[in-house]
Amino acid sequence: MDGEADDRLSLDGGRREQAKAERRTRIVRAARDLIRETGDTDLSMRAIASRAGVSLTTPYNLFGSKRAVVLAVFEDERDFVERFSRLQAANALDRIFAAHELANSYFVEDPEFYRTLWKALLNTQGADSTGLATPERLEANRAAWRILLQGAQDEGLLDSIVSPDLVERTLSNFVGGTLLSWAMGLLSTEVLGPTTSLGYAVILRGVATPAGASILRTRIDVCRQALAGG
Amino acid sequence: MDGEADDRLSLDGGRREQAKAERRTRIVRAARDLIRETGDTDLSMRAIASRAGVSLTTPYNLFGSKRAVVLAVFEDERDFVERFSRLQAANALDRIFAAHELANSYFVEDPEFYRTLWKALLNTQGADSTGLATPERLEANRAAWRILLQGAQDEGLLDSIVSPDLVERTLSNFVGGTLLSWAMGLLSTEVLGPTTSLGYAVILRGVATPAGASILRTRIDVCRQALAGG
DNA sequence: TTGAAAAATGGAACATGTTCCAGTTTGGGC
DNA sequence: GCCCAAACTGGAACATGTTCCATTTTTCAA
Repeated sequence: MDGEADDRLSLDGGRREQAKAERRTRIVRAARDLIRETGDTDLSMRAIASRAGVSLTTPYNLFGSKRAVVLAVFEDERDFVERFSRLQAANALDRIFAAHELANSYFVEDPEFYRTLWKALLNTQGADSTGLATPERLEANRAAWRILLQGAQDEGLLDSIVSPDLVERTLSNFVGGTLLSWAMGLLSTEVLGPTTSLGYAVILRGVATPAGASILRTRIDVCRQALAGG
Repeated sequence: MDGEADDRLSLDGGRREQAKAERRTRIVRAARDLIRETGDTDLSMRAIASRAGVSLTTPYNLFGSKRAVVLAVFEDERDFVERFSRLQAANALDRIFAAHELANSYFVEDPEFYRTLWKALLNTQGADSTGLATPERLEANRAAWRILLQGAQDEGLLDSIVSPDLVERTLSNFVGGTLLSWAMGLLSTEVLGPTTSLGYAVILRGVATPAGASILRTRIDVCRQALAGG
């Protein structure tokens, strides 16, 4: 409008793209705020669009479906990979559990928010196959886990016969199922952490060397007692 | 009407209840047939009701929600618990895997059907908390698994420190997550069996005695190779 | 046999995800 | 400075899960 000196638009490809990006941001923020404020209720596309100050059709142009919008909220919320790399621990197994606790903290600190998010992601109505996966982000996440697992193998705590890839898949399916139970309300937020942790320990112990197995045995006992006490 | 000699209605509580039960059956059958014939498309309540020859509101009176109807289809389809008890195997661990293969066979033999069923069950729209659980059936299933696990502990193949209940929960969450991946299309039907089987073996090995661990090690190798070959 | 209670019916209605369309705005190249 | 294509807008429309309503059917009891 009033000609500011130099707006650095040329950097990321033109005003048009920038306007699109801004709309995208507004939509994602609107969705996030709505979930934070009203939880499950009133997370309609009409509400999101109205709140973002765009027309109802715009989110469909920019994202394709409600699921995609929610997925964008999910990814926007998690600066996971960055924090992931900064984890320090005595051994590779402890690092894995530190990673799990980091992941878990998101859910425990804001259960309503993530429960809503998960439930919205599960709805598959609408022929759209916008996949559960936004390849880049999800793949980066998986790769990070594989590196952790590889580290545990290198330190002689996990047996090398089963590839980090397969172990990661097993862990990932387990976590997915646990979060599904949690989102459905079959699992309380208090036991989510210990339940997941126990599962991790058991799965890892299933592919551990004797040295790793004894470390994991201790961890299993801790989780077991935590679950018995609750 | 024309006074038939003796219709044995008094047995199960009056004509009214019987008529209700018959409508229920018709609705469940209609839903099942629709899924079988058209798969994902056209599994609307209006279609189900019309096919069952009842009004749109009747399924809501009798079941409460679409999810509940689909859940009823799911349960109706599986004479699982009966077959479950008839399983025979050399040791308790083999029996567990026989049970898993039995469960898996349902999905592999009719993937379209069960994928649709699962997707319909996941949709949580509508405030209704008809739960994922129909307590009786689901609880019976879990109990059966606990008995199998207890048997493995009694045979000295699984360590007794972790209760069958916790192991069952871990297995159940893992299976849930795997089926979720499968329903979402991230996992092909061909690898569903080996993936689940591997997960079972790894989890069980995590709580196994040395004797059990060596049996499970073999099984892990088999699954690993199956997955590598695919 | 008759009357009251329980249930199903047909139909409308509402909220929602999603799509379609015609008209308008807007940024970018000439 | 001007034109075009891309994008957004407003609004209608459709299918669907779900609920509400007044009306009719059906069962059970007196």
